Amino acid sequence: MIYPFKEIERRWQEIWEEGKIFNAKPDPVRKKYYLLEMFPYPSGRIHMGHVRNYTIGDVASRFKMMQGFNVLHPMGFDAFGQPAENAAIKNKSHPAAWTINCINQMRKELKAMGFSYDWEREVSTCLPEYYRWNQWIFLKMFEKGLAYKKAAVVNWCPDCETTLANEEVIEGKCWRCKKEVIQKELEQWFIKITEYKERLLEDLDKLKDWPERVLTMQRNWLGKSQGVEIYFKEKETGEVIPVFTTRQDTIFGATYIVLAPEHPFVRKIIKGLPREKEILKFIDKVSKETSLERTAAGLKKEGVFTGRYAVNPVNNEVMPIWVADYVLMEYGTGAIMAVPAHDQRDFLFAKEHKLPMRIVIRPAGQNLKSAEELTGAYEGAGTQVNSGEFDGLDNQEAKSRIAEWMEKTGTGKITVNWRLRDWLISRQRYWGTPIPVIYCDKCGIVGVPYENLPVELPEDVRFTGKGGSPLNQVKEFVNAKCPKCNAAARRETDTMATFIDSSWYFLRFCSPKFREGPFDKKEAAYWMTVDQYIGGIEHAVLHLLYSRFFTKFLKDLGLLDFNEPFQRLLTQGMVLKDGEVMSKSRGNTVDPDAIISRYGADTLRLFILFAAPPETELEWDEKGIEGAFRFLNRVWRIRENLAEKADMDLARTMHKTIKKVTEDIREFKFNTAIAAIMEFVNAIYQSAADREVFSRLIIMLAPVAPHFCEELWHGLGNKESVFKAAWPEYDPALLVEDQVTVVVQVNGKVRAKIEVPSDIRDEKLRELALGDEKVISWMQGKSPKNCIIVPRKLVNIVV
RNA sequence: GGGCAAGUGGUGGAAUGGCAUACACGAAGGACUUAAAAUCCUUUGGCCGUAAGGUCGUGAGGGUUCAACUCCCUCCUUGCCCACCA
Repeated sequence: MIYPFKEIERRWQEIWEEGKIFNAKPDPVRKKYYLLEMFPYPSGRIHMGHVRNYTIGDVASRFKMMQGFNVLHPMGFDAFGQPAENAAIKNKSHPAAWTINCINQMRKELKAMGFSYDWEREVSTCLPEYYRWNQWIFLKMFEKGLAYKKAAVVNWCPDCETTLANEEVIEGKCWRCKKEVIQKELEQWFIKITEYKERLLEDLDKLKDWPERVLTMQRNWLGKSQGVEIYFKEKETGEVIPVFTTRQDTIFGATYIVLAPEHPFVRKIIKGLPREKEILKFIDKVSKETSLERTAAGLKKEGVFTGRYAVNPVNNEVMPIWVADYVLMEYGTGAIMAVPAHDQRDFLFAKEHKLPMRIVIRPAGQNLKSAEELTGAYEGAGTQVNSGEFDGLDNQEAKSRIAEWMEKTGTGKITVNWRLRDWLISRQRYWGTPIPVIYCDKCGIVGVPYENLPVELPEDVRFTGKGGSPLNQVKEFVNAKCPKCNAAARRETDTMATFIDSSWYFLRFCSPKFREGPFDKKEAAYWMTVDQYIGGIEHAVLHLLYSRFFTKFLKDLGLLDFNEPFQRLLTQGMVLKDGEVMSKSRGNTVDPDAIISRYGADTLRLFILFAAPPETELEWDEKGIEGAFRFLNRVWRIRENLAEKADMDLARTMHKTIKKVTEDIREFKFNTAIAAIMEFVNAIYQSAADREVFSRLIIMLAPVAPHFCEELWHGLGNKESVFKAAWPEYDPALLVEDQVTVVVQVNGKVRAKIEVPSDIRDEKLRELALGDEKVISWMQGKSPKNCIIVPRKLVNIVV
């Protein structure tokens, strides 16, 4: 017989919703627990990745609830973004209609999984009641000078006529139309996240319960590097060319200088030179290249000599100034000193263009003399040579000595360089939060007054995909009055990147309907911080970095009293099929809905948790689903054969299981928790469960298979939800065994097992082990040299 | 090129210094059945052996230890992230 999952799941979903048992209210007496999973982009249907993410969170949430915590477990939709607009262009519809449709569909599917969300707190970022607070926060940043406008080189898709975020550029091409992305200089809005770089780096040390992997990725992204800015002078004019390096110990090996093609200095120094035309042609060629072409392979480095020379401040050597594509304007000063003997890129370039090399660091134990011997740059540590007064020093020592020398002589300055750039947030797109500023000919850039928020998106808009942002065509939107002088003015038509929306949504969940600000300070003080955050590793840098930044900014505004939003972070692994990531483009997806209608949500949840630990990849297995279904039916049948009283052995197994399951769920080891429950069920089949044993089994399984267990729980005559039942405690006294099996090894190999009283003394245990027949025969008459005893576990006799 | 993670039966995985392969899938056999399905029970790492038992075995090689899947070193493979970052 198969248990009637369809009817059961539908019924309990309704009862839970009507009973509002998952709706959260602050309660100063109980300990709060805020559990959050990354909210989805409403693309239409939920996929297995969502199912996995949200199932993991749901089990943790229900478990905490049963342990007596006051749990906040909200859900919402990250609803702005390009796909809705693309769909609108394709279907000749409206992004809002498309998005609302998707949200309704996804909400229905999430409910069909039986997730324990407080749906009264649902937020959608595309609603004015939400995005007005994006605008509010933006204006606060604008006031503090953290939001600013500047000309910048950005990714631009010529077909879609819009800027693209870096993540929207796949292998140098537009993710939508596959057209090659070009670089274009445009006036854009930026947020000065760099102002917070030190705090963003330092506070990473506080995040003890984040995966090391994510912390490393954030550190790399911030990219703090200590070095020296060295002032080289142009030979003729004496004009200073600053160069950033982390390897000032190699400065005596510098044989030429390279400027990035975009470097403003280049045009200046070549003016009037015979090579001017050739160089300009080169610069033009490089600037036309896509970033993909420019960085492709990384081997072919092109460049030209400018005809000018620079002077090395440490030895007054004169060296040629080159322009080359391998130097980037965005990093450092856009200029480098090239040390071909000790930098692989410089090495390749020098070989190509027959530039000189000089060894200045000698590796220990090797006698590198001439640069001709080199087959590649030596980038390791060693002793200074050919380095004037610094000869003979260890290069680490020389690093600090040379830096000091430069500070003293004014030829350089100790500097810290960061990789982190300011955050480009403007998009020439309709479906996003309008940037709340107005351009006035007299007053300049003026923020929209707070009382006029939200600046709402106009609804009557045509979506053609051509001619830039559709907002430009809406006269009623563009034409505005200057808030300061009331003169006719122009409204900003760029919208915000959607990462803004998700940078603070976890705060909105604390008071989703609050009207006086982005969130109620009191509510946030109660619920925040997020105790457990769960989501994909793909957000390791962007979303998680932006959210950390927003939190710090809002703290500085006095709205929060903590620095970090997420206490613990779990990054769940991907769902694979046949060893490949499940994805639409591969066409190897499995539709959760189909599984639900065939086996029920509880079976799907059970399989997904049992098949692998949360952080690792999960291989989809149709047979595994059947196994999970079979197990639930096996539990279902127990209720028909309950005994008056279970025997002592089963009671003992139960307490052991309670201990194991409680510890495992606490540590998110759901697969082994389920394995322990399965063993317990096998033990029940070997004996017989009574009411009490069965009740506890149901409670332990309830977070994993909620509808199923709720039904069984009520079948036992309980009136309240199983999720109001207390999580079972185990009796430590019952876990103590009087007899234990001790393994006896001879020279580290298991040779015998002996049953002994658990409180046996070491000497007695040793005596018993040495007296064992098998042990005696394996010792072959030799006397024991050593005897290691691990109480209650093992004896190892060394002969 | 750099960083991180991983590598265990036919498969997903368990064990984080102390009995390698828990639990599940798959496979084989049995019970029930006129039969099948379902269910319940048993067996299931390789090799040698009728068996008792022996022996090998956690990507490869070395090391530490009474004892290593686990710790250290070198290498190989795979996956992910970053990347002309000076």
